[in-house]
Amino acid sequence: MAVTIHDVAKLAGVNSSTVSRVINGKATITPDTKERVYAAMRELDYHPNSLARSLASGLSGAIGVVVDARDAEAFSNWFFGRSLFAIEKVAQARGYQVIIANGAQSKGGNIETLMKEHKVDGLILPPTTVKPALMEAIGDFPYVVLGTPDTLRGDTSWVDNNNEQGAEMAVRHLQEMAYSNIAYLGGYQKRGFTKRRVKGYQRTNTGRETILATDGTSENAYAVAMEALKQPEHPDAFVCNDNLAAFGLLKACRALKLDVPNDVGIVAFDNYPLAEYTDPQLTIIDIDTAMLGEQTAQLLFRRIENKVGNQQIMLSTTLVKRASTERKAR
Amino acid sequence: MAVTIHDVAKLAGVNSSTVSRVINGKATITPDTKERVYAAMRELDYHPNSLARSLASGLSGAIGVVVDARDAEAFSNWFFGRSLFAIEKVAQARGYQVIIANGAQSKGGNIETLMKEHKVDGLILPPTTVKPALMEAIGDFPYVVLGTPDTLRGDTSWVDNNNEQGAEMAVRHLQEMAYSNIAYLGGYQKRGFTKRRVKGYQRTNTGRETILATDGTSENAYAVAMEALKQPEHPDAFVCNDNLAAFGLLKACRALKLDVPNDVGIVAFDNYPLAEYTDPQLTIIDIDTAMLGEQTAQLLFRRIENKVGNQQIMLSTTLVKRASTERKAR
DNA sequence: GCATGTCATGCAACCGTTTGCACAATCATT
DNA sequence: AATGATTGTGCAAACGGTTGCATGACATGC
Repeated sequence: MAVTIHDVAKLAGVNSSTVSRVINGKATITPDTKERVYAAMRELDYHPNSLARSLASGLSGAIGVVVDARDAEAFSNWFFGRSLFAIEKVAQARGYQVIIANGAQSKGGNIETLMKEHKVDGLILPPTTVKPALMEAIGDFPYVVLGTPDTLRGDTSWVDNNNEQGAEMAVRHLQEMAYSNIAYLGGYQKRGFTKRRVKGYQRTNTGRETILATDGTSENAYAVAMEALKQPEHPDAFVCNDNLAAFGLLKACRALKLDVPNDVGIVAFDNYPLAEYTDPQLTIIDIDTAMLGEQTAQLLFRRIENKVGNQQIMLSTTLVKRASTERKAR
Repeated sequence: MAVTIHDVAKLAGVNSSTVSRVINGKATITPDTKERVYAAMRELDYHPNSLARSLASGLSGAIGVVVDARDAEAFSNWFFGRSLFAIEKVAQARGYQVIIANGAQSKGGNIETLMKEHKVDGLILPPTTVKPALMEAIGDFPYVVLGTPDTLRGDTSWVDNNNEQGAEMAVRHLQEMAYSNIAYLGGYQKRGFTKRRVKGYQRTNTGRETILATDGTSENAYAVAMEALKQPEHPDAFVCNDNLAAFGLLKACRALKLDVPNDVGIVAFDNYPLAEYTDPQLTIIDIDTAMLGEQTAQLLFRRIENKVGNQQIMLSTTLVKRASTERKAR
């Protein structure tokens, strides 16, 4: 049916192994022969069967990106999307396919299937999946965690943005803008990245310490912020765990007729596409998700190809100053 | 190295073909034999090599989801994410892998590679990739377009939400709420789905027809809306092409001290997670992206497996009434 | 001018399954 | 009891490549 390497070989008057070598370019071939082979491939519109190739070479030519999607939102999460885009780009450049898999499946069997059935040559995992059982099953199979695993171990590869440093930068910026009573708003406090951000906040904050946890929704952030802002000596600035918390906070300020940035300063993590459309625009601790994805993929390929040891990469965040902290002289 | 089907066969005292048949369950096997084979598989922790399986069966066990991502945003696009999640779910249930690919590559060569090198058994394509050249290359290879191809042809499979009906519903709702001067705001007018929405608007609208195109950004929507609202007989209601346009419009209303919903009514397409956090909350023409993805995947598998002919599926949108059209009696 | 080395290519085994065909054993029919 | 149908399993040939080893041609060194 389909045209095989043998058909090409016959037409070019060479052996199929020669054709294979021409395709893979990992052997010295006479320019003349090479030309004849290429001509034959062109004439027959030959496309190597990647399945056969994989079987023979033992490499699937794909990497798996696991998403811990308990609900549909996780996939729509822009953090994931941006990273995925960058990962795909790196993979594409190497001729690799990207397989996405929902890791929230029954007992992580899905992830193991991916590696044990040779469907992928490497895995990109979310921190939440990094548990002893999986780690044991994974052995020395190449993988990189996108984020910091809660159980920190040296023999793990991960790439993450520096959440502590980000929170520190947020607090310092607010201090520079002469805010003195800085609170931290939002975040399920159990999540590792939230903990690290809070840690950075605590270390840098010099005024009263106020940590306002929420259930992660904007509505809850609104309710929590309302209560906090009604207190007599309420915070005059907030570091928000994400944009949703900031939206809730903005709404609360509007409701209480508090001016942002003059009465209340706001810095939020994550640069949502909408962060610059709020009123006022939000000052942001920007996470370079594209870079995060790129670095993750590149580390994974290094692990797959060169067999380098485990590495940990920490990326800095950047401060994007916008109106929500641009205090007028008072 | 790895344990193969032959190892299992030897341990179970049968031929490897018997093991294969047990695995695939497509032959009658003595319960006793079956049990011995399962025991051997368990003992050896056997996992079939999907690569070999694919080669022998001629099926890759994967479907490709192509995204037309000119920039990083497309991947973070909420619409895409939700659909992808649903697609993955359906594929997962069938033991299929989902490969994502950026279709905006040089001359669509990427898509062709996916099918010609047997990397996938079927494709889900965005409408923008549906062009004669690709269609010719694709031949009778199974595929489904997620959206309506601009070049409508009967011999194409696609799944889309009914944009015309959605726009009609939006206009009718505004009419019921006693708005009389309804405009359409937003959207690159060249995109197919925008055209269809505008058509629905035009067909249903009984008052003056006002179509305000934008470049798709919230900022531009703000500028365009500002200008429109400053006119003496400005529209008292808008159907927005997406949430971003609505955000720009909301900002314009705030700037001009126009009350939403009393002075201006707003209905927007697409239920962004943030649509219910705006002030006031947005009335929405909701697109069931999860259903869209599910139907698309299911149609694709029907095409792959049963060889049914091309089909077109149109899903209805739903109206989610919120505050932005909830006019007080005046 | 002969031993040695390098280069280009062929040969054939192998990657780990699936599957058509063959055949022996068992069962049903008359 | 003989015959035919059915059932369970083995054998071996694919599936379409890759790759270690062998070989012949030619260049190099002394």
